[in-house]
Amino acid sequence: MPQPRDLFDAHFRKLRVRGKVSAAQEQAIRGILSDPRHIPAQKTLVRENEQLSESILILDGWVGRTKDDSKGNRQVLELHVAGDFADMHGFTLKHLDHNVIALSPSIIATALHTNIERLFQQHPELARMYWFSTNVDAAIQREWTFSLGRRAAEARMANFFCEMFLRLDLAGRVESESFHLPLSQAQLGECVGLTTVHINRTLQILRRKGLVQLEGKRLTILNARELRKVAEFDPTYLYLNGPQPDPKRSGN
Amino acid sequence: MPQPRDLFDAHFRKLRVRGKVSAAQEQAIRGILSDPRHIPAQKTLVRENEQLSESILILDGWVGRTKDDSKGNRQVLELHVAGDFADMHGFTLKHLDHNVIALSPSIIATALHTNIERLFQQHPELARMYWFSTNVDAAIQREWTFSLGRRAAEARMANFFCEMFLRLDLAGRVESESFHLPLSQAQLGECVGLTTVHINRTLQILRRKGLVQLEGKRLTILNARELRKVAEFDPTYLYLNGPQPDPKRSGN
DNA sequence: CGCGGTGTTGAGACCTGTCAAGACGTGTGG
DNA sequence: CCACACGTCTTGACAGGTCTCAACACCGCG
Repeated sequence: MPQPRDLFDAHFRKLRVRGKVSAAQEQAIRGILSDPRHIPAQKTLVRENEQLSESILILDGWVGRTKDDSKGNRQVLELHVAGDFADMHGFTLKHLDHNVIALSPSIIATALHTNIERLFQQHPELARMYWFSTNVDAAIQREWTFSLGRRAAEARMANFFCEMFLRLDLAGRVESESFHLPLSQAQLGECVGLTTVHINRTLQILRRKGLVQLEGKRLTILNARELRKVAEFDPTYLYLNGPQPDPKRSGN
Repeated sequence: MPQPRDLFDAHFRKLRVRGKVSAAQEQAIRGILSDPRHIPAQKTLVRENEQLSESILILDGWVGRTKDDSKGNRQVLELHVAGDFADMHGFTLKHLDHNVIALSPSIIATALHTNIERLFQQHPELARMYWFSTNVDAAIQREWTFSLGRRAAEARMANFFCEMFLRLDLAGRVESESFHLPLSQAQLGECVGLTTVHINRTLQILRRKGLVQLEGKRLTILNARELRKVAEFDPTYLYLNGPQPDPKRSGN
């Protein structure tokens, strides 16, 4: 995987999609972030209910918020990729109701809550901006809820690909219609709520229809229009225009 | 339904479960809330993507965040009852990716965003507190995602009852193991992602097992312990202890 | 009195899960 | 270099949970 020039770049790209960040503010944020740290796959970054004193920024790799049921089946509740804070909500909650796990080898930086506290005192607009970002996390969560409640396997998986494509594009991690997808089919199943076997068969359908290609952990979207149609994908919930109403729809 | 002395009471009860609210702060909050307004069932309070200038506090009744799929099937993404702000997230997002609908006759009050803004400037601790509350909303959302992904119909429904019981208890809306449940079986289905027919059959199972009773819009929990067991219910995600780690579990 | 919404029941179809086995690739140790 | 273990992907047969369609009872209300 090609190393971007600036590991922190993705985060500021994302922030700036949704609002203005001055150079001074960017410096202030950089000032409270630790040096990058490499994390092996499968490592638990935050355990359910442990006391938190820092939040984690993903610089590279895929990280999931997970819960397990009594039979040990895991559900990935939300995914985080380069540029996302995996647990900014931990800043106010101080302990989480779920685990945070590296699903692939990852690179992270951390920020102490005491430093975030000070950052927000000096830059109140940033507090609002990060509140906004936890609300976008929640919007993504809602869409996953909706997917699990109303969409069949094929649409669910198509939706998943559409969403991750856009989110990775925001982070500068997309190259001409394709991105690195470091999850096994079993992990994909944990994300969209299907068994490994059914993931396999659903992938075959999408491949046979010529919508996507998945080779060596790289997913290529071959027919974006049709994929979105199968998914009934509507990116409104990603708030790519920030707090303003989506101009495409505000007219009605 | 018996009218509580103070319609706004439920909100402050909830706030105080998770943190301290001084008398001055309470007065400041009351100062920005409109007079109560009655809303008929089925009325849309906020439409997807419309520009928002105020947030809605539920004083009585059940309100849902909903999305519809292309075939018109509705999914209720989250429920709000007395004491909840239905769209405090709208304060930062300014437009929503879902609708907000009164599922039963309801009473609401509203607060202008400009007034909330001023409130937070004068009482920065309240900004943190409401950020916390939108993060609890997200935690509830996560649990619904988990339910839809991993739990079968019976456990899902049992979980739903356990959650609403606790949340309504917080709002002072529970009388000895029972609460007013103003939803039809069809609406229940929209909440837990099942068809009306299957809701009906699942309810019969819970009834036959002697776990709950549902008569005339009133749900009574007959065997809380067993219901929780069937549900695999763990209330950690409701953050009933506020930001501190749950003492029951912090020991490991 | 009739009507629409709600709750209930039955029969059958379909989607997804379960269980089991084999193919393939990769890394490790002998 | 080979043997082997292990994870991952794939396939088949079957089971089971949930949905669909249809019908009917009940009730409140106009």
